[in-house]
Amino acid sequence: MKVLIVEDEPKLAAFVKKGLEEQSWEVDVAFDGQMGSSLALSNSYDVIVLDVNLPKINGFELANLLRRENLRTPILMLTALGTLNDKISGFDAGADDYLVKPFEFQELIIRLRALQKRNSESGPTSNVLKIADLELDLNERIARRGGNRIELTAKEFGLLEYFIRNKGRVVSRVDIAEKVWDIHFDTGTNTIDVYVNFLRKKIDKEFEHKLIHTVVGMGYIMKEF
Amino acid sequence: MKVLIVEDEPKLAAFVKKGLEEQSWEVDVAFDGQMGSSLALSNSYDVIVLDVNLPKINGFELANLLRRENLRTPILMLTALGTLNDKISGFDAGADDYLVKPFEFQELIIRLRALQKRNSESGPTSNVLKIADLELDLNERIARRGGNRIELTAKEFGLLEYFIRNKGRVVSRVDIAEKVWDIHFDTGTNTIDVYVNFLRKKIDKEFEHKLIHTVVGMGYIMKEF
DNA sequence: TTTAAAAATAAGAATTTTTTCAGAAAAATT
DNA sequence: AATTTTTCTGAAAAAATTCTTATTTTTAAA
Repeated sequence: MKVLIVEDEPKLAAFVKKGLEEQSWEVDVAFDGQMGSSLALSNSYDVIVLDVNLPKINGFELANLLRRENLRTPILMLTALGTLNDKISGFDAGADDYLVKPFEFQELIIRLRALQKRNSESGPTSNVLKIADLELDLNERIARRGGNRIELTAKEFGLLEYFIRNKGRVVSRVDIAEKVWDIHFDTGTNTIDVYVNFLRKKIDKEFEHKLIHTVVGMGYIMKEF
Repeated sequence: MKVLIVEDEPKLAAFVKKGLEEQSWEVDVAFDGQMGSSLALSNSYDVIVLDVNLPKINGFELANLLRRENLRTPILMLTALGTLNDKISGFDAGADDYLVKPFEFQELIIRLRALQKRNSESGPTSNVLKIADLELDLNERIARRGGNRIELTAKEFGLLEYFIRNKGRVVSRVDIAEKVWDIHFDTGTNTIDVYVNFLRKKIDKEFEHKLIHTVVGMGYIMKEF
């Protein structure tokens, strides 16, 4: 579990850092918004703790900025004010939770755990895409199903990634051609079908619950049942 | 936005219900865990508000039960106690947020909005056409009626989509031929009639209230009664 | 009530779509 | 440069859908 704390008050920062490290979490501290922003964007944290009152860029602005940069990491805002307006601004800015200072350390931990847990369940922060018992590890570039490691070629991987990211939705062959092969015209060949077949052999064949389903006349869909 | 409140104290339940309805949210109230569980599992709510102290099944148990049933709807726990232990149990049981009684109504709204927003971000946005208890899911490319999943071929799907989009209006065979088949002349066959028949077998046959009605000499109309 | 037109249904032929296979071409690795 | 791996192609087999035709049933008007 990796946490970024953006907090200008050194004492508080140090206190929180120490406390979290005792939980054996990895902790980075940024002392202003600038530093916070660059750390947040260049590392992959599980959670970001963000003080509202910061020099230069304030917490709301920073949260906003990070969301505009498409960062999905959950953000917990620390606010000394605790008025409803602040809470609303916080959520609007893209925060996922907030905590009013002064707070009990235990409560911080609980809320961080909750954020992290919620995010890891179906989060784009995580580098593992999931559907049912199938995992696609974007770091290792490997698939796993039911404990088996499944190696995929580049094209197979790309196709599976596209399927999982669009699970529950029928994707047409044209969609696939454009998004996976980057081909924007009809080749007249059945390459896609052949690759679907390759994938099925690897991830579905020996399992009871198939994940890739054909929808005749429309395309394919990845779904649990 | 559809909310389920599980709360045994009638005054509080009524107060919250009224407040949320003023935000034009749909609100159901369950007065005990049993009722809460059956409502939660048979409807699809955006958020569930769950009191910890309930008769029969308590809030923690209920949250646990719902998660074991694979329900992913975000849960906000209401606790009168406010001790850290309760909060921890709440999160462990599968709650996504909690609020200590007594609370400001505005704060409840903020937290519910945040939960709902977060939930709707992940996964493809639902894309569903409806008439009466019939749903046509444009993502999954499947129809549902009264809990049954109904698979359709491409042509059947296209025809049903056209019917639903034009519900309450008589559509002629010429309209259908042009819009669904893209045929602009008379083929002399009764293909459309045959397909209407296919559709009826799948979506109307076993249900009391028929949705596809023949208007002799004119065409067909899809309507509730 | 009869009758002609309109619509619904059943069966199966025709067509389209999808899967699978074997192998060629291209790319990457040794 | 040779070998292995990956990507792609075309063709045949299998599966599913689409469409036609013929027949039965229903509707509405005479």
